[in-house]
Amino acid sequence: MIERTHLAIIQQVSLRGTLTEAAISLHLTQSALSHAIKKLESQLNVKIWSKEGRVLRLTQAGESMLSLANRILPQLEHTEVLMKQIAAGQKGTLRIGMECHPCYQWLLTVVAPYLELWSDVDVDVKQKFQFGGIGALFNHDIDALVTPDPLFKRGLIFEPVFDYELVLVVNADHQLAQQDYVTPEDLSNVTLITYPIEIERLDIFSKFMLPAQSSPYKHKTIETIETTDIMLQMVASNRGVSALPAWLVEQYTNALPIKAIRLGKKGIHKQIFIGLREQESEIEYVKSFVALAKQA
Amino acid sequence: MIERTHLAIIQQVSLRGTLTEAAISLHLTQSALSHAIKKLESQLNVKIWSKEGRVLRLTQAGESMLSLANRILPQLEHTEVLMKQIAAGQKGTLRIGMECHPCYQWLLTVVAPYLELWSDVDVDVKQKFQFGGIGALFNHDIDALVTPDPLFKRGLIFEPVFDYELVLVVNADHQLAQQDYVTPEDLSNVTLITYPIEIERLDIFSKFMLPAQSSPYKHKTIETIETTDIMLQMVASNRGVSALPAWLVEQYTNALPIKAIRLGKKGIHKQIFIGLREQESEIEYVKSFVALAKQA
DNA sequence: ACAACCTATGAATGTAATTCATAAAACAAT
DNA sequence: ATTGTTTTATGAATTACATTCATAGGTTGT
Repeated sequence: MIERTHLAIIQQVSLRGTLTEAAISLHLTQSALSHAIKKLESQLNVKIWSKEGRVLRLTQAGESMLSLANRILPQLEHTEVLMKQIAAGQKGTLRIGMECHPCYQWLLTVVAPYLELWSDVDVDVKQKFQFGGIGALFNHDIDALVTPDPLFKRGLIFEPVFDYELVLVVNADHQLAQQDYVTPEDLSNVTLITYPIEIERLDIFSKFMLPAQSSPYKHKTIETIETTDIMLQMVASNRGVSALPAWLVEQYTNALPIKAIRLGKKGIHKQIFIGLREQESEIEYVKSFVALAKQA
Repeated sequence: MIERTHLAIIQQVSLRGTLTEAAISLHLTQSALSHAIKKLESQLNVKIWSKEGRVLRLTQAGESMLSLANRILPQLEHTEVLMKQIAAGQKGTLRIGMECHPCYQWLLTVVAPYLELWSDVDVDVKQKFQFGGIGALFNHDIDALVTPDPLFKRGLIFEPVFDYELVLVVNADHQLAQQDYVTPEDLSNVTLITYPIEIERLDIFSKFMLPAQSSPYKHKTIETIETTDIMLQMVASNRGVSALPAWLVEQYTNALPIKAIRLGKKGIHKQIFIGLREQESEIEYVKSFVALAKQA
């Protein structure tokens, strides 16, 4: 029988490297872990790791168990947190996943009133997912996903929450600043500043440059995630141009010497969705979040 | 600490209704379960169920734990099976999910040589998924998904394995049998026989009738899943018409008085994909399955 | 009211996890 | 090579915990 402790041991050993350290982090003795694993091995009749010198290398079987541990343990831990919250009279935690960088600013405007309204609900925002936002939703790593790419599949529900236009931000004195709109070719001799994510997920590339087989003179990424401000500062000081939601740029046009220009004749129009697990979509404090998001 | 036994108890109780029956199925006494749950409740400081008369009704907290149990226990059980297989010198099990009914016949032609080639790999085919095929793949309920709807997301890989044309099957003496192709309107006075799945997932509706805002005179579904034969028998005896892959119909045109007709001038062309988890896509016996599928 | 079900619970029991105290092996430095 | 340090492995003792037993206390239906 694979028990929770076995998985915890395997996880900690692969994390810390040695049985001894794993034992410390689990508040047990090295001997306990050694015995526990030995027993499991003889029950299942497989070796979990082999000793190469003094390092423990996971076997095929061990890898399977580690993968199981990484999938299961977070869920157990989260349920325990949930129980604590229920015990404390709270509703629970709404874990929001973000797959849309500029949305961060927008999300803040939704979360603030939400926290007011639901004082007994915690909010937790996550931005990194091993298997993408959809995977995180299926795995119960998050409860709601803010994304521009909905996925209408059984078990999941996606609701559109807001529309915006993606625009090019340039310095007010930039050569392009006078134009009504820019073409993909216009960008071939500028430095483009973006969030540090894959090119396929950057709309300015996937929906504008790539279809026209154009590419910018130079591509710079900003390392930190929350700092849309920094990107705009860079644009303001003429280090390059960037692509951001129109509503976001508007907030800065008074403070900084920047200008928003339409991308292409018709502009690039985007929609943001919130994805939920169908089961949970009727829970009051979940529904309320989506409702607030639609208003914002 | 939520342990595996706790989850097993909660699952069995919600399945069988009473503690006593759950105890029997777990080879324990009723007393053991009562004590175990009592302890958990006092540790977490939440009630798991409340007694309404003699039935146990899960509380909010209990529901969370049940959901956790249903997600986690199958994964533990599967890993144990895997361990047994590894212990026995086997490679493991390839659990194939199917989201494409007519593909069943085709899959058989792939599985047969695969079993020959990989005598130390078991194959398991599943067709029902609580959260859809994609969900099953993310949840590790299956290892490969046969589907017409690929989903290019991080963590998953989809490979096209074969193309086919969807055709209308009619009785050889049917009024439509003489036509080179049929229009959506042609179908408005026939009985259409399909697999028992949602209309949105039936291509004959979603790609042919619905865009033309047409609908059949009558819509009949066949209850059992594997029986494409039955559907063709129905067509052969003039009880209605159906939509199936061309290659499948061809196999029966000699034996039965049926005829395949193109749907629309250009026909409906479909592609079938196999989806895998990225992590596992490099495992030899998994790769080999996709390779064989491409050949078939 | 009684039989036939349930669940709850305290005390006794038995089992299994954990520690303790070493041994044995691997590595680094002298 | 030798020594000191750091690791895992293991048998025996100990402790903690799960489980059972025996029984009381509910609920339901006849």
